Amino acid sequence: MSEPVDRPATIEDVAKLAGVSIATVSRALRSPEKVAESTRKKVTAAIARTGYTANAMAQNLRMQRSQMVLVLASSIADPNFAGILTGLEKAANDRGYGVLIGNTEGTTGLEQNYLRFISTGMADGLVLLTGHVPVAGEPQTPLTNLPPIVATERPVSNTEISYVGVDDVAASKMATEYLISLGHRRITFISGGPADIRSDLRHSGYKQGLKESPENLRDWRMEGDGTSESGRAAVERLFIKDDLPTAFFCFNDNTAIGVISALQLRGYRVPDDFSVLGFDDIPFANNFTPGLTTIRQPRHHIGEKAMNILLDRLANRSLTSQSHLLHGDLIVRESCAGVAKQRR
Amino acid sequence: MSEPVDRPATIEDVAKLAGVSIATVSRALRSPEKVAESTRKKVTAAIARTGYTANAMAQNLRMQRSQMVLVLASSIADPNFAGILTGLEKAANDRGYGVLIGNTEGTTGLEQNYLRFISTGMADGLVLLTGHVPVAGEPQTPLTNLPPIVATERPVSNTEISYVGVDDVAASKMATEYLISLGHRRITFISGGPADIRSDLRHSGYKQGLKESPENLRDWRMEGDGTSESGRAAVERLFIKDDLPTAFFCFNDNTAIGVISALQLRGYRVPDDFSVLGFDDIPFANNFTPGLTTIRQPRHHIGEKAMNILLDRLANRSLTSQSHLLHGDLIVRESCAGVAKQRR
DNA sequence: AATCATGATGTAAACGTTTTCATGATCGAT
DNA sequence: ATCGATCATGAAAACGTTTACATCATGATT
Repeated sequence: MSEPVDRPATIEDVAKLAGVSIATVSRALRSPEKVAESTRKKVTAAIARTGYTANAMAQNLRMQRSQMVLVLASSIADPNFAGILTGLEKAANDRGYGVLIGNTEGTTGLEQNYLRFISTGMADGLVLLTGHVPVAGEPQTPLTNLPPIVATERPVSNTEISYVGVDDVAASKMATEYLISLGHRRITFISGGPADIRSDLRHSGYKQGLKESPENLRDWRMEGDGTSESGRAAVERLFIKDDLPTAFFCFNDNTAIGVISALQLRGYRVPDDFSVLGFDDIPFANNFTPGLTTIRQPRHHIGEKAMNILLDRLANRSLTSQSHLLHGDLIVRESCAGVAKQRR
Repeated sequence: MSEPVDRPATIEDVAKLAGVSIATVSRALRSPEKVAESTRKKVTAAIARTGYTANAMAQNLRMQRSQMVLVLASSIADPNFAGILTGLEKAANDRGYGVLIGNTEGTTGLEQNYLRFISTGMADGLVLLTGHVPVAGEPQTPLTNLPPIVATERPVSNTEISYVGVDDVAASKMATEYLISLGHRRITFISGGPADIRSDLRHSGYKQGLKESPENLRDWRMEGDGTSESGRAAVERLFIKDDLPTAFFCFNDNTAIGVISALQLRGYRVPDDFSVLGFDDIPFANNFTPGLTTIRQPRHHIGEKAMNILLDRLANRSLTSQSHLLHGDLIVRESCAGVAKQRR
């Protein structure tokens, strides 16, 4: 049944066994309609007997492609990463592509290193979760020697590159309006750090929300960096003066969790004394006490969409870049409530 | 400076420009000591001028390898996944390998599909986070047509396959002894479901811990499935009778979180009324209130070790399989305390 | 001065495919 | 009967490398 099993069967083994040329075998596999019914049968029989599988390296070399996509992420540990990757991966796999992952940890050194997959032809396309286009070391125009690219999770400045993600501005505006509708008039926005463009987008959505209120609400921004530590720290800074908000809109869920635990540590209760609203709806948001009211990122969907845009572009190089801003739902749990008899 | 930029430079372009043969160019790159200083200079100059990078497909086809490793995971969303992947990825990248990821979602269909990377030669080795060896569809001995494999995160039954992970039994024993040392005598173990071998290992470590106590402690096991829901559910079942433990040792942190929130919902306080101990030390364990006392999995380290074992094996096929059980530290936070005036 | 290592380079085969082009065979239409 | 179409197949080139082998200087050894 199995030939001398040392070496995997090649197309030539199949051809010999079927009594045809290797061209016919190839055709029988890639465009069966071009080969006669009878010989097709002989070929498939021979393939079954030899256990033949086409060598991908040879195929890809000949066809000048790799059927592989490189995903560059600045942090695999990011709570959004897993969900997006799942979506990316599913879409890629559905279309016969493989997903190669590269963890840049925010360093350009590692980033450069991963670009070898591009320059050597090991990857046909690039998905950026890093928030910026990698600079191709040499002082050449960067996009020239880069393949089709799509960005997710963090927008990039370059408009030639498709971006898929939640509409940060609209979602943040909606979140802010929700807090206002609960009666809050003093709402602090805790940012996600200067390096993160999303922080500015969410801040500007928050400001839009404030502005559309009939009353003149104060833009009250405090600096954070997206970690729960920074959420805690922001609360501590706030409590130095005794000018306090009644609600917090946080750059992300991590920050919100930090804010809540700092408030709880000081003996306050959420949402009784303060309302806290997050962003992302990380898997943990629901397990936290109180359950986190937040904006949901449709991570799975984002990943799939991004990958499909990239693969469409790979299949048809003349396609133009297109971005998709998805709607982020407001998920109401327990961490926000109507403004109450503010203790203190 | 840049040649007609349409087509990437090949080794032949370089050779022509340097006035040497392609063999010399190849040698100048792969084994520089074999080529004269003077020509080496000409070659490197020509490479710089053309911007040449070797085509990986051609190299790999010729050298019969891919420099790529396939990582099969049953769930990318698993809280341990990101950490292990980070370690895997780092080690692979350090040694010039790429990491291809495949999300099987526990289905053999998808698993089969990902194995195409192996059979087509797109991947040289396999990392399993699935807890079982994939069965190669045909009724052939499975391991024959599989490449070098290493398992992590979940042990596999096959002893020919290296496993790298925490010593579940020893760590669970330690955890149980810790609870006993705090004065607990009624300790419930909440399992992780029948499909997960680790659940049995941790249960048996728990039993060993009980047995070594001078008193005769009861093996008190309740079924869960590793989700926080199942933790909650277990608590509810417990409260039907009023035979209650004073401490919970949970299969994992997710379960522990479910247990704690169910207890809190019933108005109990952790650790004042009940102690709860988890396993994994997921990133969130520290942000939970109360901070989770748990066993830490050195995920990063586990990933690196696993990948290094695999790559060693790839470099030297005659190496024998070797497993590594790593020590899991007990991380003491706030969710466990001395047994107290049990309310109720 | 003849021989022999030694070292640097080039020639060509090989890795396993896909696909263009050429070659026959078959068949209906003239 | 002859001529084109049409269809199935095979021969061979091409994809871009690495490397075994052959070739040819060069300088050391007799």
